[in-house]
Amino acid sequence: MAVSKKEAFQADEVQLAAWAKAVAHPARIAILKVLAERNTCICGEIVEELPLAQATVSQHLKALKEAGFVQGEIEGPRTCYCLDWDELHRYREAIGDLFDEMSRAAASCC
Amino acid sequence: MAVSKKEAFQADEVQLAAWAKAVAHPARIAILKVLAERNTCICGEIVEELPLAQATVSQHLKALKEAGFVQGEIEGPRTCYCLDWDELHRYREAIGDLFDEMSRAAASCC
DNA sequence: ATCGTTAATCGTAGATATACGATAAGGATC
DNA sequence: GATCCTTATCGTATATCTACGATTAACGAT
Repeated sequence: MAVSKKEAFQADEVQLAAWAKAVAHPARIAILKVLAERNTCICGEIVEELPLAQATVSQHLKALKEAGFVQGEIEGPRTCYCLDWDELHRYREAIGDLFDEMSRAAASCC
Repeated sequence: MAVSKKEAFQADEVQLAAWAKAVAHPARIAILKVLAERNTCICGEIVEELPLAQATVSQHLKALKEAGFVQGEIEGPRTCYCLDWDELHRYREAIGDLFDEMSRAAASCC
């Protein structure tokens, strides 16, 4: 069936991979930074900061929302985007756990 | 030209995105764990641990090598794979820096 | 030299990702 | 209601990713 065997892996590995994928593009990292800096998290302002078209930024925002890193609330004609720090911290923790697990095993190879 | 505007972003963002992309698949996370656990880092053993064909595992290993997380040394007929802890630590540090930078800005949004 | 083992690469198919212009949808303003 | 502003979505083109079987390359052993 060619693509996607994710169901064959552990749930926490799939989750960590999904989070990692969300930050696996410089534009999305840049968006996270902008959202952290600004207290007015309006989409249009993000578009201004990035060298991308509005449609593309909207797509990246959708990806970040699906990963859980960002929440968007409609606010009149615009949409206010916020970081979801809970999810971000869960991601950070998961990364930390992975590194800890790997360090603990820590075979001296070759 | 449709795709890839990475040159328009900061170098550190591109680097972090590349690292994140390397762990943005559960198979590659699983491979990293196997490499950490085993002191005999033979490709064949990784294939046995994963629900994937040999060719696919080899492809994932290549991706991890390109990200710098893994080194492979030919050892007779087989290839010995090792984690590159220096690179892994650089990645961890970069993730930490991103979170720190974001926390420092920490606007209370909405 | 031949054979067997191991791993990389090729070729391929289908799925996703990336980027954009164009369009639609929603609310604000007149 | 007509209009403007903002953002989501559609349609589309290209690129990359994922997976596998088949083949090749490299080495050891016979």
